[in-house]
Amino acid sequence: MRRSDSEIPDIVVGRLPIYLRALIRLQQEGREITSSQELGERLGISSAQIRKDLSHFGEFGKQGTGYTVSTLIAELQRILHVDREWEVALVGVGDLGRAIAHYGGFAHRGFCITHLFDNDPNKIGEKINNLVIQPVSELKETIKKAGIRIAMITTPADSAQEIANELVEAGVGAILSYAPVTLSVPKHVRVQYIDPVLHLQRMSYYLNDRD
Amino acid sequence: MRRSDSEIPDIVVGRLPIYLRALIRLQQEGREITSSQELGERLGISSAQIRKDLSHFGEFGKQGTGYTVSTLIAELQRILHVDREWEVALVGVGDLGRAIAHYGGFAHRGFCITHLFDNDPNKIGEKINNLVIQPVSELKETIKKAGIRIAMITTPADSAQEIANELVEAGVGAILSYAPVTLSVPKHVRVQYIDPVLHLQRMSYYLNDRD
DNA sequence: TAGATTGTTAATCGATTAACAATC
DNA sequence: TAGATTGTTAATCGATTAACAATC
Repeated sequence: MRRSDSEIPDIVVGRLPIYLRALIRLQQEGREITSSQELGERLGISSAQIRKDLSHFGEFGKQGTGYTVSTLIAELQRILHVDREWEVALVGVGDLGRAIAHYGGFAHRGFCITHLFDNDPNKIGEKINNLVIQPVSELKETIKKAGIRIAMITTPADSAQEIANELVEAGVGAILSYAPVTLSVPKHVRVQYIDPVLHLQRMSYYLNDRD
Repeated sequence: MRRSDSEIPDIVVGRLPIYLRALIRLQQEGREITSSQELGERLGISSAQIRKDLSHFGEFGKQGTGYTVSTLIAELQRILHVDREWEVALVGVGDLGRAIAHYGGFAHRGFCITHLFDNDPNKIGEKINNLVIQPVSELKETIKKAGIRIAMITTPADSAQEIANELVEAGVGAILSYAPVTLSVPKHVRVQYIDPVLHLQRMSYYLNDRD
């Protein structure tokens, strides 16, 4: 198959991080070789799908053997652009924002929160993990200057669109929003959402009443 | 169309909460009537898809007019089983678990965190939002007795599978996991995952290097 | 060599969309 | 009535899977 000739389905891209996560886990367990079948069993995905997905980007395996774990990890990191560390801005330092700022699991997976913003005067200047909370009024200028491309929104729903606008103007190209509203952004900007209630509601559909 | 004759595609079920969220927002804006077209524009989904999705469950609209917002909200809440309040157990009271326990946005959307578990002796007995943190050793018994069906896992990756096993034995049928590992559970149990890094990696794929 | 597993093709399956009769 | 929008069918589109030649 041809190297990433533009049209990789987004649904395929969305599975690569899952493969990467599983491979890193395999590596931690000391495994050096794996196969599409093993990976598939762990993830509940067919081996054919894994091979097909990977084939969009190149040939990474060896017939009769499988994949070298470390090689495939490196390839996926390169493809996903996480063979480097991205600086991430976080906007909205409430309970959730604070928890995320404290969370240590981002750095070794390609992302590092380097800037915090909020518009509560009581929070401005406060330090979390060595980062000073800046006022939202400084957001655009700061992000532009620092060349930041990725941001997380952890503000209440009402301010989310407004913040998104600022971020886009500042040159951000990827937004991860925890605010429970669909954001409207230019099509060159990627947005992903996290709303735990959506997941809960999707599951409660399958729970029949009992009590 | 026939009433929920068992085989509704899960991908359709997954969109209903998104519709519900948008409708509630419309209602807050004072709107009483809407159409599949308007809803679709707000969500970036085709109007045909919205009508098709809804048609799996019944006929809720009126030709020439559209949908009564309050009616459609009530119907979706009924379909998703969030026309009631589910008790939810939260396991793992670290930074993230704490933030979630404090978060007030669950209750009015059908879910209420009523139990907290952790196995750090220093945390046992501590109170968050009037809830006492219980030891994991009491988990199975407590959840069984309370008849709890939904749980959230906010433990580190290493303990997640173990906790999931306990939850399943206790009768839980829906698990929302923040731990970055694929859990293995019996097929009658639903699992949903939240791993922000997966979303970030999926987006960084589309960011070309610049600096 | 015999056994295993890849990468890829073609077939299948399922989901989305376009179009329109029905009707408010 | 004229205009609008539903619910549904059939057509299109895209994603998944089965199967296998290639080959390690």
